[in-house]
Amino acid sequence: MKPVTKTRKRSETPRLTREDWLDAAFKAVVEGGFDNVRVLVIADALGVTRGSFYWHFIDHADLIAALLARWRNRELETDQMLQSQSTADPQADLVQLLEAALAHGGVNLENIRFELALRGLGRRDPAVARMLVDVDQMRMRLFENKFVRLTGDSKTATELAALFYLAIVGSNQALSRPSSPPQVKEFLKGIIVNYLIHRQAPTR
Amino acid sequence: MKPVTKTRKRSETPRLTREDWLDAAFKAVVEGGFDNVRVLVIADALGVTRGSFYWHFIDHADLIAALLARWRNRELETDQMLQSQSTADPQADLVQLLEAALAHGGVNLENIRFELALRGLGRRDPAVARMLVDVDQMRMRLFENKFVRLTGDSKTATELAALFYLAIVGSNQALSRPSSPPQVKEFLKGIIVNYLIHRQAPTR
DNA sequence: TTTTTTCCGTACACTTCTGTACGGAAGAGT
DNA sequence: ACTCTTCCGTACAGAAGTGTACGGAAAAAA
Repeated sequence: MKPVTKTRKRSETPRLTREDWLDAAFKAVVEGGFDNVRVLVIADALGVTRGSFYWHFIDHADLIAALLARWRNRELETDQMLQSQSTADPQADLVQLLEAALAHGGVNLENIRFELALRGLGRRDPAVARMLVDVDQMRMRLFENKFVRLTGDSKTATELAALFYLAIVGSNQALSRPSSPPQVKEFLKGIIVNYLIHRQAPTR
Repeated sequence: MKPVTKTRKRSETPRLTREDWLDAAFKAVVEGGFDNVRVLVIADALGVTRGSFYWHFIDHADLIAALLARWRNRELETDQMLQSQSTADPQADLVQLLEAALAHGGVNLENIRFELALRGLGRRDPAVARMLVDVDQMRMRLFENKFVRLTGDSKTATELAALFYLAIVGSNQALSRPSSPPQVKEFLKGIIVNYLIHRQAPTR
């Protein structure tokens, strides 16, 4: 019961920053949703006590708000990044867009699971819901632009963009379990690419 | 501060059944997800105390399990019901299937929100995840059968069924907010129906 | 009318979470 | 070396949730 050695050298006690807490909270969301973001749990994962948390954040709501803001900013960045990557070949752009959206790497899987948890939160928080609507429209416009250049028709482009984007969202939803891995994603990608190749001009 | 009148007549105190608790728990899930199904909250909604709950259920897990079992049974029933409604016109069947899936009535909206919460639970509970995989395959086969009779090709039927079913799931996910009402559902239905009408035979 | 069963209220113990107050160690600056 | 700021540990209070024990009212059966 004595304070004991306290053998922690400085390398073992890297002072945490606000960003570290956000990263840990992100992982907590990925694993168990936003209801899994509990201060004590994250503190244990970080190897500190809750005293650290209330230094970097004023309360629990502050953590959530910061987490949402960071996600939103990153979405805006990737959107601008994807917008700037427009070449002369709209079909190649579209495939590349699909590659980015349907990539099933480790990081992407975390992002998908975070986003799903976020949509779950959006069903209880109107502000989050609005944010998600904006992001959805943002991404859909990305697809739409490619389809416009591909088909020439604005209406069909909107429809195709909606169809494929919603299918991607649905695949994230119905197939984000670690048990059913890349296969179905590749399957969906095959469908879309196949459609792009063999598609016929609309009859009107 | 006195016990007061206790004017509750018998009509005001309808003894609750296990099914009543399940209904109330269902509503709790619809509104706030499975983390919102707390005994005290539901008891308040029912106008009773937690003493009633522990009479009808052994514990909290029992309630959840019963809720999941009931949902699964209903899904099996509707699946058999939809299977039996096969006419000579596969395209009409398909449209009817879409009508049922994309209906945005009050009851259907509750079912959609419940299912979304269920998928959220499935990300933490492998048993729930397996159940959802089964239901997804079950429904997708429903679409697949129609597409087979419509296109003749098994492979394209599978692809189209997957594409459209995932789009429906995605629309439930991205558009289940009360703020963005039927419109987008009608939009998606228009896409699919339009595709069915104007579609061309695959080039291979 | 008794008696029994069904159903619910009340009270208690326990756990888990948040938030606050306060103190102290370890760097950083002087 | 001394101070100051930064960062974290500890302890306490309080809210909210679960589960158990027990008693009692009210319907149902006898």
